[in-house]
Amino acid sequence: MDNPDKNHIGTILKQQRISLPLTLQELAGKAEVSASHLGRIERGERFPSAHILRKIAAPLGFEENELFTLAGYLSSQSPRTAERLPTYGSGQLDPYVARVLSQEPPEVQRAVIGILTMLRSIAKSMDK
Amino acid sequence: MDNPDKNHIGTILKQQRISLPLTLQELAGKAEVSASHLGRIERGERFPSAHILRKIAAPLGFEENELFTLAGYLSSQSPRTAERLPTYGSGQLDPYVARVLSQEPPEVQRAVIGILTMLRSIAKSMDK
DNA sequence: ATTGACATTTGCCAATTGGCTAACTACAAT
DNA sequence: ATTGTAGTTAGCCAATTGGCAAATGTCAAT
Repeated sequence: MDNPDKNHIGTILKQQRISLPLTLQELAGKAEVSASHLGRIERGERFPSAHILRKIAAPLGFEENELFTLAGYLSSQSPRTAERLPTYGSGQLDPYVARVLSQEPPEVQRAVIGILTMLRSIAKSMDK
Repeated sequence: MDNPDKNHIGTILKQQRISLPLTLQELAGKAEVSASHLGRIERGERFPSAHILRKIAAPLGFEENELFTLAGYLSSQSPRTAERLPTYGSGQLDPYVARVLSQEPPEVQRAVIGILTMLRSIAKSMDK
């Protein structure tokens, strides 16, 4: 209702926090940022300043660079690192996605693709 | 008087601007940031947000990374992202999975992770 | 059902950011 | 000297951030 746009950095932060797993309070403790603020960030009611972003990077296991990029504060690739990203087909693989998926066993990775394929065919049939 | 501490990012920004040389107004035009704000930043009365910092990087000939570091938003050297690609954490990303996913738009890639997260939490709750 | 212990969300508010506009400050050229 | 003009600074203010404390939600154990 309040926040139709699910495409904020908070979504990623929350997924990462849950997967660790950490509570908001624990993260708040480690990062030295108030839990209430973190909560609002996760649900997109606030947007973390660079200062806050930096504080939470390590506790969440992100590199500062990576997090700044995900938050849209740094453009996706600084020239130096640009060429290292593999380009399969036409698009690029989101580094965060790669990172999360690679922590899953191969069969889960494949299963994910299976689900994606199913969703595509469902979407296609609804289209008609 | 107001600002005894000369050790702010503004000092660097001003030196760079002068050396180009650019006026505040010209920089304001290129960066799409108000000249008054830029002026205050240069004399340390305001501190640029990540958003503003990003806008002025190119016009001043800085790399975004560099500027964020100078401003103290990024620690001096984040370990290079090179070489981290093949192994995130302990696992590897299946090349086929990478290829399929990378052809999807970023929001779909993210959605996939969202689904994975949900499945994990479902699995966990069934576990108990 | 109730209690207790955590976890999350909300209400409130001080502090900061950043834009707009109106002063001020050079410094030329008449 | 005076006017013009480009550049910088200051006053004001709406919007945003982020902390604290209180309210609310969650859930296991009685």
